[in-house]
Amino acid sequence: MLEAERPTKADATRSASPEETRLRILGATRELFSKKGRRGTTTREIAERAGVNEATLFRHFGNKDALIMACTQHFCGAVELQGLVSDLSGDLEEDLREIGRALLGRIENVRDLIIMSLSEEDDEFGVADQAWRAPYAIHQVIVEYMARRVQTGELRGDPIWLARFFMAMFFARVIGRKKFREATPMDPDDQTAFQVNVFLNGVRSK
Amino acid sequence: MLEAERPTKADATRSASPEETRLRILGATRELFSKKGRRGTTTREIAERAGVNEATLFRHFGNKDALIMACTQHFCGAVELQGLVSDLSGDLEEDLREIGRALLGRIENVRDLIIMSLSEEDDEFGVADQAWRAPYAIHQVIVEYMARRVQTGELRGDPIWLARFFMAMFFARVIGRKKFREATPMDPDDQTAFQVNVFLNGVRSK
DNA sequence: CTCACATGCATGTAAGTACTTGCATCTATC
DNA sequence: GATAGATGCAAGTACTTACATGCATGTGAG
Repeated sequence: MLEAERPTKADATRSASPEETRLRILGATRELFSKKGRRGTTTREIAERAGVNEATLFRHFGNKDALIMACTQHFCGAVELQGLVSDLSGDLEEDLREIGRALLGRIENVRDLIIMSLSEEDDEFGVADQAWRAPYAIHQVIVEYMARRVQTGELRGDPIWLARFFMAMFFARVIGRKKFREATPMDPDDQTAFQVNVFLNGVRSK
Repeated sequence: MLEAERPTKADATRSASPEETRLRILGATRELFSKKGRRGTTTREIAERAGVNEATLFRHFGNKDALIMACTQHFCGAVELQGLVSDLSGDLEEDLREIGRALLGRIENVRDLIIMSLSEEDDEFGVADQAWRAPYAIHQVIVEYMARRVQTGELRGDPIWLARFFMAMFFARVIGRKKFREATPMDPDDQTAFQVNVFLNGVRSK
């Protein structure tokens, strides 16, 4: 009898470090949680998807609420923006494309959590705060960028509203993607360029 | 003993017609359902909020799933657009503002259901289909409008993408409202005008 | 080798939840 | 005034779910 043929029992015990187990649980939690909501997700399902025993889940996190909090905190950990600002070229259109791409990526990373934060009203776990951290941080960057360009006279309008408008374009794109993908799929970069183009033509001075 | 002092028991039995009861249940269902999700909402809660007995709820709708389906169908009933198209003035900017206002209204009417349809993936009840009926219908109108204006040379670009961009502005505004209302609230009509303005400057020919 | 430790496994518990049922009561209608 | 229909009320059933617990086993560090 080959040992390799029955990895069932030994598997979880052997191969995974506690940390690895923890990560598998967190991943499974996020998947299910974002698809079925907090109450729609059962601890048994999470354990199954993670390939661990349900008891293990509780030994790691204590209870379901703590697990959820650990999950959102884990996946919304660090927001690094220093690279973003310093990498800008100075050319308005190019900069906005770069910012747009960065924004798009951050929103996509937490798309599921953002949607969750929209729908669950009793958010005792601060899912919303966590999920919106990165978008908010970029919002600040954008406001400042817009303000500078308004001061130089390149753009017109209230920087806050310019920023909001700019973000809304990308926000809608990520959130509404699945509902609007019908015909004519467009290359993401082309789409970004299109959005920036329209935006710029719309708000550029003269 | 005054009869008026104990309306408790008689109340529901007396005052409400079966139809009225049905409507109260549907309303309560929508409120709770959109706040806590399908699984987060209990039939007991719905009954309480509606001010009826839980048994009554089942006598009306049979089971929870049927209730949910009846609820979304009831609130997404008719989509009337004939007025919209015929009321347009012919002036591009004015028309777009009018369309924008209409769009905004329809999205707001089903905001909660749209958010639900984003977050619940196993949507056996067609909540998504129902919730998106009105926005989709308007989408069609907008595409056709854009196409006409592209043909006359007033606008440039792919009508489908123009329409999508246009809708995305209002979509983001409704969906993301609660997360972005921080400072500087803006008058809704001003905001619509601003959006249409930017959009038009961005996509108008020359 | 051994011993702490992480895990699997089986079983259990207490609470909640969808849904049912039988009966009493009110109301409108004939 | 009798009768049918809508509802309230109370109790109950079958199932799920979060969470606990005791025991066996494999693994890695000393």
